[in-house]
Amino acid sequence: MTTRTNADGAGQRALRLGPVHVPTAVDEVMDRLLTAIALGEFVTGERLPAERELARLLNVSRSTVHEGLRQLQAGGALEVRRGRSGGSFVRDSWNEFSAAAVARTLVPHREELEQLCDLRCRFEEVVARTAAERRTVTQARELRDLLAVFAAATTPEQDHAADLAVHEAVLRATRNPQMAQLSHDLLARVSFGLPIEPYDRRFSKRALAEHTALVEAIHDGRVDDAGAIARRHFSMSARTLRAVIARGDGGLPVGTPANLE
Amino acid sequence: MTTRTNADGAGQRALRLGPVHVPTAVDEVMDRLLTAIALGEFVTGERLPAERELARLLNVSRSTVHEGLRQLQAGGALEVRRGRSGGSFVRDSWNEFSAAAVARTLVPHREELEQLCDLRCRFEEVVARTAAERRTVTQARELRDLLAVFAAATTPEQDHAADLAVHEAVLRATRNPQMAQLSHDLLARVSFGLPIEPYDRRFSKRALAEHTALVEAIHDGRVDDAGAIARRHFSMSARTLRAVIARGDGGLPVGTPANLE
DNA sequence: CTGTAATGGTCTGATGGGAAGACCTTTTCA
DNA sequence: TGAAAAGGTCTTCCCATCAGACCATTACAG
Repeated sequence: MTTRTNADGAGQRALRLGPVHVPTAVDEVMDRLLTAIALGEFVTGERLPAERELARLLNVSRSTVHEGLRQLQAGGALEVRRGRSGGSFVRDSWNEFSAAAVARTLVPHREELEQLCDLRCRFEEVVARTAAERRTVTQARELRDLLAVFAAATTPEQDHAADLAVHEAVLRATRNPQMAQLSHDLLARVSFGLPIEPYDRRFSKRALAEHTALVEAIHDGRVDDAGAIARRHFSMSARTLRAVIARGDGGLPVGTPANLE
Repeated sequence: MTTRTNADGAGQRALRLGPVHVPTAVDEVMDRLLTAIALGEFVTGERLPAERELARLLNVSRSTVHEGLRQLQAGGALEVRRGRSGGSFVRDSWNEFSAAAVARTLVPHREELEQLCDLRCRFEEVVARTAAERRTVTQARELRDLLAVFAAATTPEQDHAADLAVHEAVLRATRNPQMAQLSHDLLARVSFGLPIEPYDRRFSKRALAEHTALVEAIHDGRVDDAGAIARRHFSMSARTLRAVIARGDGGLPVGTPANLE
C-alpha cells in the first residue's frame, strides 16, 4: 500500500483542512454585482437599481450596499452620479480602464485559470449534450428564434446580448437549474468577476457560425455534435483568455486591434 | 424579440438578485468538518484534532471551533469527551442516529437533489473521461494497486476507505485540481453534509466489479468506456439515494434494525 | 498515589462588520 | 419653485469573532 490512504491505522496523513475563508457581506455584494454584469444582466452604461432597492433585493443594509458600490467605483467598474435620476452606472470604458487591472488580477492566477478553462470547456460540453438530449420542442424553437436575433444584431451590444440570450436558452434546455447555476459559477470564476469574455466584432462572424451549428445540433438532438461544437467554442474562449494573460495586458477588444492568438 | 433579453431598452426584466447569504465562521467550520467526514478523512470512531489544533488549522479562534463542535455534538454527529486523550469523536452510530435527521433534511430538497444527482452523474462521466485521457503511467499503476487493495478489503471500513482512495486517485489522474475540487463539492452537496453515501456490503461486489472496469478503462486509456462506466456507477448511487428519500427514512444499511425516530 | 500534561468548558474584554434609521446634499422634473 | 429621487454621511446598537486567561476533567507516567 504505497499511497496515502488512511485505512491503515496510525499513519498521520496530511489533513486537507485549510484556513477557513469568511467572506464579508460587502464582498458578497460586490461579487453579485460584478457577476451580474459579467453575465450581461446589466449592460454597459446601464443604471443599477438604487442603493435602497439593492439593499432590499439583497437583504443587506444600505450601508453595506453603499460600501460595495463605493469599492466598485474605486475599482473603475462603476460610475456613480448623484441627484434625481442619478445612480450607479456600468462604466462605458470599464473594459479599457480595467485592462491593466485585469492583467494584474489574472496573471497571478495563471495556473488556476488554465485549469478552470479546461474544466469549463469540458463542462460546457456536457451542458450542450444535455440540452440536445432534453430540449423540449418549444425550447428548440426558441433557440432558433434567438439565433435569428443573433444574426440580425448590428451593434456590439446587441451582439453580446443575443449571445448571452442563446447561452441562457441552452442552459434552460438542459432542464437542470443546478447545471445552469454551475455554468454561471464557472463563467464567473473564469472571469474572476471581471468582464473579460472576449467580445470582438472580428469574432462575431465565427461566433455566429458556431452558435448556429450548436443550436442546430441541439435542435436536432444530435448529442455528440452538440458536445463537440460546444467544446470547440469554449476552447476558443479559453485560448483568447490565455493569450490575454500571456501578453500581460488586458488586451481587450472593443475596437482594439488585439491580434489575439 | 420574444425573450427576456435586455438589450431592448426599458423592459423591467426579472433581476436575478436574490438575498445574499452570509455564512458565519461557525457555519464554515461545521461545513468543513462534516465534509471531511463525508469524504472519509475521518472515519467512524476516530478522533478529530484537538480544538486548539483545529483553530490553528482553520485559522479561526478556538471559541469558533468550540461552538461548531458543540453544534455538531448536539446534532448527533460527534461525541465529545473531556480529559486527557479526550476530544471529539465521529459517532459510531452517526449513521443510524441520524437516519431520521437525514430524511428530515433531505426530503424538503427532493427536487434539488434530483438535479444534483443528475449533474453529478454527468460530471463524473467527464472526470472519468479526463482521467482516462491524461493519467500518467505512474497513476495508471497506482490505480491498479489501489484496486488490489479494494479487492482485498474485508471489513466495511476497509471497503469504504479503499473506495475513497480509488476515487481520489481517479481525481488526481485528471491532473486538474479544480476538477477534483468540484467533484468534492458536488459530493458534499449531494450528501448535504451528511454521510449518506450508500455503503452496503450487498453492493460491495457490484462496486468492486464497477471499480475494476473503471480502473481498467482508465488504465488503458479507453475514454468512452471509462465515461460510460462512471456514469452508470454514479447513477446507481443516485438511485440508492432516491430510494432512501422515497422511503422517507434514512434506510441505512450496515445491518441496522433502524428502529429510529 | 500523585502530579503533570492534555484535553474540553467557561468567562471576559476588545474589535469590527453589519443593521437600522435619521438627516443632509445634489439633481431633475413637474 | 418645490417635491421627489437619488447618493453621502453620521450615529447607535448588536452580535460574531478573536485573543487570552483560567477552570474542570481525565489519563498516564513515575
